[in-house]
Amino acid sequence: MTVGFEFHDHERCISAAMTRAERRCAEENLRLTPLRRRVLEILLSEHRAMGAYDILEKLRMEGMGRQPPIAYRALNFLVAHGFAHKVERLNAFAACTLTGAAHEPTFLICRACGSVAETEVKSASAQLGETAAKAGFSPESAVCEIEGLCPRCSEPALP
Amino acid sequence: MTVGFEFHDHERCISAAMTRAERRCAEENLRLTPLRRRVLEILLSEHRAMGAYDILEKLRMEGMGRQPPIAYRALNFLVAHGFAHKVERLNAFAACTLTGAAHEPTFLICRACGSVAETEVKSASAQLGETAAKAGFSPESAVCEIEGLCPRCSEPALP
DNA sequence: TTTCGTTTCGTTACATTGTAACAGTTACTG
DNA sequence: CAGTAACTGTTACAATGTAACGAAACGAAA
Repeated sequence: MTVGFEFHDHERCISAAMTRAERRCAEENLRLTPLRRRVLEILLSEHRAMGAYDILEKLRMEGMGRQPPIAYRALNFLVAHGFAHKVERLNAFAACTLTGAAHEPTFLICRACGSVAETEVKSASAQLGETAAKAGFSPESAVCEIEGLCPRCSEPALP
Repeated sequence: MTVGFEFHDHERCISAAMTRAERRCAEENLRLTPLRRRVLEILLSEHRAMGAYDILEKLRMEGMGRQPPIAYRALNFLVAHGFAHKVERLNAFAACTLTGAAHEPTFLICRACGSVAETEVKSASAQLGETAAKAGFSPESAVCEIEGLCPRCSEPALP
């Protein structure tokens, strides 16, 4: 299991993220219902980008919903409040692994193994914002996704 | 009609882009078939991001193809060779408006009027590449899309 | 120029992703 | 505890994208 392509204590990472989510929901009066909470847990535990229908399949197995809107609505809530992100390139969703509130993440997507790492490149975001402003454009949200090979997959194949 | 949100001579911009495409296809032994040429012309003439099915509808009216793969194959060719780009956020395609060969464009997408401007922010791309490299990641392609309000739409509404 | 291999086109059929609309249920609020 | 807003559940469907296969067009070599 990797985040940022590094090993980590996954159980701890899940519970920390859930705690952060709970606290922020309490602070901002957001309702982290059982369904939404469960979808976030699923995303965190898989720790990769998952399609809405992958999520839905998990929910089905647990008897928590059978129809697409169930999954999409929970995902939309999580994305709207920054607990998860949509990876446009994959039409998939990933739990947010950075602690801050609103941010503009950059995703590193491995085309070989499908792993996804979330990073933040503030200097690049700043450059982009500046360029947009120069064109008279008022930016509201940005998507930045890089596809390539993760460290593990770009190693030469073992003989 | 806008590119980079500025007025321009559209006829000329189309023919210039077609000439560039023709020349590069000749140089690189690519086959700009009537179908592919027509799809590029359609993208250029509309000068906005168009869905594959929008393209297909145009082709149908001209008797050039009725089934989705017709449009998708032509679009894939154009994207693969840099004559067009896919705008992931919109699941749509836009003709390339920059002259260079391979590049990593940034799109400015107006959420109000749907217009799309292509820019290149080399410093930001460099930052992103550097960050990826630091993580041991080998980047191959990048998507960068900013959603917001274009100059026209961010003006206060007229009374 | 005929043949052979490759690329492109055309079609069928289907897979995947995403939503509108409405009814029922739950949770907060006065 | 009544009223309201938010959330859940369902039906039905819309939009986007692709696998697979045969036919046609093209390009190179004999």
